[in-house]
Amino acid sequence: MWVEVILPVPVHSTFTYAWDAESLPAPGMRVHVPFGRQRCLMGVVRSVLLEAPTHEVKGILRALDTHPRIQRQQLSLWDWMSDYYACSLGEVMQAALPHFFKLEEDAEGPFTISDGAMAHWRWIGRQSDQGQISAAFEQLSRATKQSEALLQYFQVALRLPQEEGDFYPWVAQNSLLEEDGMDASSLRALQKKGFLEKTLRMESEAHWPNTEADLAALSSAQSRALAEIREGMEEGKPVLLRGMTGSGKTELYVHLAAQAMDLGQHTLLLVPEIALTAQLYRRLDRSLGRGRLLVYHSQVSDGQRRDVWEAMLRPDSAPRLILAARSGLFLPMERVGCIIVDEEHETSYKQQDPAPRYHGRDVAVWLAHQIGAALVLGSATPSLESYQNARQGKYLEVVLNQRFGIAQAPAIEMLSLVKYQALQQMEGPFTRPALEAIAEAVGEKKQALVFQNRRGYSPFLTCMACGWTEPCTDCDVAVTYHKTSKSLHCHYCGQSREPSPHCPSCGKSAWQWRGLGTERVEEHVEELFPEARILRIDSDSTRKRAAMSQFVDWLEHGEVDIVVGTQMIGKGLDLSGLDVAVVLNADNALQLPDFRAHERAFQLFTQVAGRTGRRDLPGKVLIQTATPEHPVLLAVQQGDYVPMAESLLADRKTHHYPPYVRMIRVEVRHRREYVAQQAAHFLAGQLNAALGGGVLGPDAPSVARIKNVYLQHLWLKLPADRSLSVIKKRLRQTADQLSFHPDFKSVKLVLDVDPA
DNA sequence: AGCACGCCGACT
DNA sequence: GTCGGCGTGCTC
Repeated sequence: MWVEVILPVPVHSTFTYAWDAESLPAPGMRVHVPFGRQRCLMGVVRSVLLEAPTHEVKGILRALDTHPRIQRQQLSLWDWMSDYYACSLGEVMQAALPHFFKLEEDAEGPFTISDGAMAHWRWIGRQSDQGQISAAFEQLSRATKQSEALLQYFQVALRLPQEEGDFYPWVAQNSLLEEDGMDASSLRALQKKGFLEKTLRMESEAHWPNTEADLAALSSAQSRALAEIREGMEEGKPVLLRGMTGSGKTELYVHLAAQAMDLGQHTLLLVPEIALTAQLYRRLDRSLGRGRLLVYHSQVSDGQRRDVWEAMLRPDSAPRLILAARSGLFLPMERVGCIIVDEEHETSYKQQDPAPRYHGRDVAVWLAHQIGAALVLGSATPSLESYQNARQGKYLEVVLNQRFGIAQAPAIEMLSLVKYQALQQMEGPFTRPALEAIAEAVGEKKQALVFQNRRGYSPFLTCMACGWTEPCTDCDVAVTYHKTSKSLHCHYCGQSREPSPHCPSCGKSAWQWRGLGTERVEEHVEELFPEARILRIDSDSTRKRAAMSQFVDWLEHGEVDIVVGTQMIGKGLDLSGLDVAVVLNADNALQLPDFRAHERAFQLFTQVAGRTGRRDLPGKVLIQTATPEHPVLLAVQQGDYVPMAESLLADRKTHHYPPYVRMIRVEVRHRREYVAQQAAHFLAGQLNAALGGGVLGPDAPSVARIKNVYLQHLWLKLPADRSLSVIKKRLRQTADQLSFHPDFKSVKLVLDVDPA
């Protein structure tokens, strides 16, 4: 017999091998195969061929499994993705398989090797002997990690049902390690010191508290929304849940998950960024009870990822809610009854650089349909794509627009930068009214937010003498100065270097920082409010694993007066309860060279506004801008989604943009600018001929050189209502033919379907 | 993606 | 005379 094998190479084909193992081959089994002259690769069997291939083939080196490790359902997802996103199956496989698959040896059963046995821990003493416990904590006073782990144990143990005898209950190791920064070494240390004992136990449903009992009561608006969602589910229609910040979408997710659990089904909850999981994890955990919640994303350890994989696969394990990044879509889905995509409008759902360049939300839509699961897309400001689907009746729109426990919509005011500059009423980046609002809030022990969507200290280092702005050596962008690290940093290639003392253009030493990043805003705020406790939240300050979790703690305990942040505060935190929010410069977002700029700006500012307001008083939002009359800003001020969406959709229709057309971007990459341009022109002609027109460009993107590679873009606009598979095939063929042209052999092409 | 093969400049 | 630069091409 022969097998078609998927290999982790970006080549657009699979590879055939002779199956000369004793066991029978089946799709989804892993194999080691010889590849090239001396390479040995791990691959996955896609299909079994009964007829001899027409060309010479090699034999597999060995079969790693006796049963399929990848389910058919997963393989068909891979197929669809490689087809839809015009990438290789190998590229999809690499995105799909966690590291442990590549290392783990033979798995005998349909499950992984441990076959359900999991490490469990318990306190060694009896419940009646409380003194021992305080003695233990005293002894561990200098071992922070260990006392945290022990504390965690007791927190979990006390929520579990009593065990036989006078012992504390056994607690599954994952429940102890799910908190940030914990690992099994602390547990082993506690075992050595004689505080904890360990056993291997089968997981059993009896350990999990009844979920239904812990559910919070819903408001009447929430109950109505939940009932509507269930109607949509029964009809088999995806649901678009439009609910503003604070309207209680999370509670609905919990109810949906609990409902699925009653049927023995898992729920997959996708979130756009892993930074978001820390806070959401706690909230969900509080409602669902420990052990019901699993997390899956790139920062979760390999061992825990395997536990998630296994828990989802085993037919007898407790049903769970899996909180995941987009890579969670590659988990085995047989038992998933419901997929929820939170903040579905977030563009970070779209994978950018390595292929597969897939959109988590769109894959979720396809997948849910494929496995017959219910689908819920949640957002305060849905993407125009989803809104359009709802409008056309493809989705059921459920609106939840009553804020839960919050007085009223925030008061949103525009502050004209032109006006306050003319009046000379600016303090650094702040207009006088904005400053006064923050001062008032701080004076009254309230919390304020300053929003600036740019990290670093200053985006431009410019010479006052000659006007030179320091660029990156390898990319066509200015480098950003970061004061914390005293270095120039390129946000495209990641390179860092020391600033040179003299201008390379004129030799003078007259550097000036132009433009504002969060670090510099923070500095201004420190000067203006020396007494205030200031917290900066951006991807630099949250880089460390547990940082975000710590920030959430401070915020929740009211230990912060002023937050300075980038868009991360929108995605990463449910910062409800701020009193004042100031957007320093709305024009940055409005002027981005992107057809989605207005949509994104609306979403961004609405999200910022949504951070404000408390039970007893509405929030105050101040937006500084050079264009206070801008329709997008007025729409934010009105706080009404539908008119904005309708108007943006009308624009998209006139200018032929998604969702009225489908777009595919072809990126041409070459080390020499001229070659990239020539190849792009040549390809444009070829594609126009092959597809009968509809090719736009080439044009250079706003950053036309990254890591010393020049970029050119071609854009295909295609009808939205037809299947694109034929067009994609032709596109692929034409693209592949470029490598036959003698001048363009070393040109690289990157296809991006539905570019974000 | 790797990894070999191949054809031209600066070293013992 | 060789080491090694990376352009080009192939992998069942």
